[in-house]
Amino acid sequence: MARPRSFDTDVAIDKAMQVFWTHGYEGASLPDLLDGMGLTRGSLYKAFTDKKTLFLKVLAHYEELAVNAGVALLTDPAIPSGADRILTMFTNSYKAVTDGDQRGCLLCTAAAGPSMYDDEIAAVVTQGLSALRDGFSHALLASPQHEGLSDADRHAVADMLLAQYVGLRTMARARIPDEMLHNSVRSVGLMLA
Amino acid sequence: MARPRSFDTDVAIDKAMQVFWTHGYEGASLPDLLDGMGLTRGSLYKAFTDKKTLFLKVLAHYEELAVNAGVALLTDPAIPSGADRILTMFTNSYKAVTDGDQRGCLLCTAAAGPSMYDDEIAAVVTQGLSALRDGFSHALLASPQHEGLSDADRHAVADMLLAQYVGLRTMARARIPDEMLHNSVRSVGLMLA
DNA sequence: TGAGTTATGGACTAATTGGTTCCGAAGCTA
DNA sequence: TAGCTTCGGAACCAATTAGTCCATAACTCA
Repeated sequence: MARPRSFDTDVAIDKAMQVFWTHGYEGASLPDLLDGMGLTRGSLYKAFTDKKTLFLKVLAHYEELAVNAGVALLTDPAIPSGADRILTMFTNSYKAVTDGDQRGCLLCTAAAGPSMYDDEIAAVVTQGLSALRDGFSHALLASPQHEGLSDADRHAVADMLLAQYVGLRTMARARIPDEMLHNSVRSVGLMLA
Repeated sequence: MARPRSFDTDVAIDKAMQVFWTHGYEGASLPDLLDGMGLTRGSLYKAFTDKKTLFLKVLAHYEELAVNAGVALLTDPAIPSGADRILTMFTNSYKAVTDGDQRGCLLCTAAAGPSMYDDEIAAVVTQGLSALRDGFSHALLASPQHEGLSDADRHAVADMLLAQYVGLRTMARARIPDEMLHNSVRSVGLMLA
């Protein structure tokens, strides 16, 4: 028995994610967010408390969307070879760049920025990265070339792949020549083969 | 025939580098810089024009210092195996973290941040990263395991190593568990062997 | 048709941002 | 000593920052 919200919070969070994805946490100003989300200050603060709380919601949304999609790919039984899954993941990241998406990975950008000085944000970011790492590790289980690896070694390789992924997506933001990104991906393929 | 500068600009730039290294370009405020450099607004603007110009000087200084040190290591004939040089480079990055230096790499942080929207900054950053890439490539020339590689393939592996490096140093900033960083480095060693 | 409740939009605030412009004093050279 | 420049420091500036407040609009339920 009150005035209903005139917007869908989930849609608003998704729009906010686009803004943060492009500009990063500190690079996204309130006007940027208001503009991208199509609402006014009053509504935003009523619905999302403050910028940081909104960002935490956005991070959760990003994990549901992008991170889970990555993990789904890495654990997709429809692609029998784990190495192929991993390579597809990297290839997709490269394709995003050539398709004009230079935003990289929201998590990776956050990891590099000052927002990591915030404990709550840091916790969510590291959790997301860990999920990816576990995805890589899971994929390696389905890779004949890595069957002999001990659990510890397999996790270690997964950690390396995560660093590779963070590096690739960070460089994607950095207007690095496409060729270098392509080479990275190609070499990952060679390494896994 | 005028009053000489009471501070050494090179020292001031080095101090500014520490501030930018810790906080990043946009994270470093004027008061932060003034404080870290031990000068007042008037002196800073007289000597360095503005924040961005100072940052460009700092980037150049960082390249002379950190990037050149890395390239020197990667091309050090005293370490006969190129793979060893590369692994030492990664090990050093890991050691920095366990020694309490969580600042990562100034270049990598800049690459992830909004300062990359500035053309001049972007140019210097990509140039620095390219120098590292060339260093990796040079080291691979001295690696028996990579002797059979064509020039193109060797460059591709170097690009992968650069992405690995950027990822590692980005994650170093991100309070990722030390073990994951250590695993990454260990796996790089296994991959190169 | 009210009463109650919540959302909206925009004005407003306080702090901070990078940057400028004074100043008198100090330090150098010719 | 005259002329020049830099010094420290504060005052100042316009723009931008995140965040608050409140009158009003819009809804539900009795």
